Amino acid sequence: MKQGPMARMKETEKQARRDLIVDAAERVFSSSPFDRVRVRDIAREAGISHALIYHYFPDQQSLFVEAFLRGAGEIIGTLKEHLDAGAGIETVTERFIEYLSGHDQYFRMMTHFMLDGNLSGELLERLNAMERRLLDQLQRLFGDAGGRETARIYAHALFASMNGILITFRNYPGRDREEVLRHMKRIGRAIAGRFTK
Amino acid sequence: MKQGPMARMKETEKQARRDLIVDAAERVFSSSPFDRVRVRDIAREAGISHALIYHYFPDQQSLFVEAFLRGAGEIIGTLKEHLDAGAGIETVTERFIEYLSGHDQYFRMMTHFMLDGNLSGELLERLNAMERRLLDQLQRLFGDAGGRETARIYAHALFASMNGILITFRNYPGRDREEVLRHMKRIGRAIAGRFTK
Amino acid sequence: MKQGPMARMKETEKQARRDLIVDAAERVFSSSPFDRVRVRDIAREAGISHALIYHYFPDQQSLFVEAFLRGAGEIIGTLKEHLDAGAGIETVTERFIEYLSGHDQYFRMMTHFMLDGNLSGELLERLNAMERRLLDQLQRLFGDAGGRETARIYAHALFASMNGILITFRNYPGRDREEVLRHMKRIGRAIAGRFTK
Amino acid sequence: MKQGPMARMKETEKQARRDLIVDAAERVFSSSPFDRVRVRDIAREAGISHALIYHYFPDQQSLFVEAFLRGAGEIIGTLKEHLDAGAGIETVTERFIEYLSGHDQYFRMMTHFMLDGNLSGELLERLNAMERRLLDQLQRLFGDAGGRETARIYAHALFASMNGILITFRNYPGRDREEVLRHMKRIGRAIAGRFTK
DNA sequence: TATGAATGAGCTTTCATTCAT
DNA sequence: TATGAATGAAAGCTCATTCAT
Repeated sequence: MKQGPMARMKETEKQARRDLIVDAAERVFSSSPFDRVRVRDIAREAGISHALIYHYFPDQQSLFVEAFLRGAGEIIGTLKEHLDAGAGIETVTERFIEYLSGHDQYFRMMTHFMLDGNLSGELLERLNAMERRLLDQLQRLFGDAGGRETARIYAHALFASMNGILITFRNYPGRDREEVLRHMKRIGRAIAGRFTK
Repeated sequence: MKQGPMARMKETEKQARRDLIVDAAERVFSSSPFDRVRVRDIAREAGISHALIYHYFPDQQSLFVEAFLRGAGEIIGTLKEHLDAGAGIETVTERFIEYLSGHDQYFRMMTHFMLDGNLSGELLERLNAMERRLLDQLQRLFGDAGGRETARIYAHALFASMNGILITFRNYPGRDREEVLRHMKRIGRAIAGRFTK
Repeated sequence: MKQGPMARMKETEKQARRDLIVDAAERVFSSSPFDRVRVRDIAREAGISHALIYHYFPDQQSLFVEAFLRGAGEIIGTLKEHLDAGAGIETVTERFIEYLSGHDQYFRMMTHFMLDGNLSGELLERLNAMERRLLDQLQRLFGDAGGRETARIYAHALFASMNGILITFRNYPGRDREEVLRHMKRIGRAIAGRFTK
Repeated sequence: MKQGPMARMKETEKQARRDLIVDAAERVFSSSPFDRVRVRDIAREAGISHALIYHYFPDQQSLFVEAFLRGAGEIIGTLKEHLDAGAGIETVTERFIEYLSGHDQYFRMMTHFMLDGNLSGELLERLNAMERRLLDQLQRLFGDAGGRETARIYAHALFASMNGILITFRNYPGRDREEVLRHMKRIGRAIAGRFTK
């Protein structure tokens, strides 16, 4: 479906608008708990009418997924930087935990989507593509020593463990954020340590 | 507060009624996503008026927590049996994953409570007590070799990892339940293997 | 319908029970706002099951009316004492306002019944009988100077005025109970003064 | 905040819609007891969805207060006309009683708000402002003869008395509206007469 | 007489989404 | 493109009253 330059420009503009809305969404998500965010909040933050959201996104969920993917992209970027700089398993684990602990909204979104069985095929596919990209990065930690297959398994294991740490301890009772983070990193190191042996 | 046999019988009956409601709740939870379950659904499933629920439970959340605790108790029981029978890390990991994979409703409840920051103090305490009991069991896997402290850390690490596996792969795209379970167990073994070295 | 001594005793006992319930009701009414009082609260205060209330009273409203009548009786009694002691219009007005200001629950009930158009004929009649008794007392203030008729009119006028003062100023904004009472009495005196001229 | 004509027009339209809802509310209030009026009834009467009510009013209470203020404004307007025309205490009293007797819904609302201790600060202030305006008018009846202070006291006294007459006799048993009104006016005259002496 | 169980009717408010303009 | 208006579906909790025992 080839498109003339006009159409392309329009597309570009539309994309720019979408981006602005997603920007707003990210801002809202970072200041309100995930399940309290309403379409109207995002619209207000973006300075537009809430009805207009539906010109750019088919429904609430699509916008939310988009916002999450944006955040996930950042996570992967950060991860890549660390890996490019030669970080090892332990460092990566700590940074990952630190990052998501400090950007709780992304973690909330991620678990939300992981639990939600009602995602449309297309959104699910985008989410998975993102997950694969993240696993690709993690896999670099395990070289090709035991073969691709093995490295992939370990990447999965590490990813799962880090997610597990985050979900298991994020509401650790009676501790403040600082202590919780310390504990999570300690557990993270314990696991990472096992993977380096 | 001593009570005669009559009073005790009444208490027992009342508890039996509560149990029936919790039964119904479990059934509903296993067929609907956690945040779609309404008090009325459970009442209907239990064959009673929704108002009657409030005769036995102070509010929705208490009933939900109760339903979850029931399941958690079973999990811990199963875990204990395996440990009593001398099961090792790998076996425990696989059984844990198997059990929660087959009782998805409990897992969904657990993550829900882990994510939810709005639990009342009393309910939170009951949830935490249950978590401690579970960790106590897991801790048995790590003896006292490196000291209590170390064993506790490993128990935390294993628990977190297993939770992570479940949340990360339970919606693995394009695979059926059987395949997903196989994959989760494989990852589980990979982690367990690391802990036994 | 003549009744044997047994039946009479039963009747007496029943009446005693009713009284206990009404006692409880009065206590509850004096500590909770009228429209927050529930049948269960009264039952709990009386130490009985809420269902039992319905053995002694046909419905909530009847019990409420009964409780009010009890209070109204006290008001009339107090009024009578003052009048017997030779109190004048001004004194009576002040005492009336003081009393109902300090027993807000009765005033709330009274206005409630005055506004409620759905009272059953019987209850309405009992309420009215009580009102007539109260007016009889007030009427004593106006002697027979201008004739019975005139005295009755003045009694009505004074009663209405006092009620009006209470309802109009009881929530006077930004004043505490003490100040409000002072203001009400001041207005009361202004009116009473007019009636003595 | 200057606004163009378009914005002003929109505002006007919105106000018009609000007015239609308040109209409906008044109609409903005049046929149902105050505490039986539900948002849905008003919506149905206005021919709109009940959710739309919340587009125009923040909550039920605000709408109710608005409806009352409308009526109170009319009362004050009527009062002012009479006073401008030179009416004396007696006439004013009779007209006031007549008006509120014929617009019972306003009287019920007024007493409701006078009894209700749970009004939000802002609404309370609007109510009080209205009451002050009404008292300002009544005060004109008493000139400055005895000083401002004294005139205010008498205004309060008259207002309270009229309110008291309405609440005390509106449900006078066994009389029809016509007779009741006649009685209320008679009592009103008795009081007014006292104030003119 | 006395109780706990049980019910049904009730009611406000929220919000994603759609529509007319 | 952009908006405000409009809607419907939802959902938890309360409480007087009745009923079975």
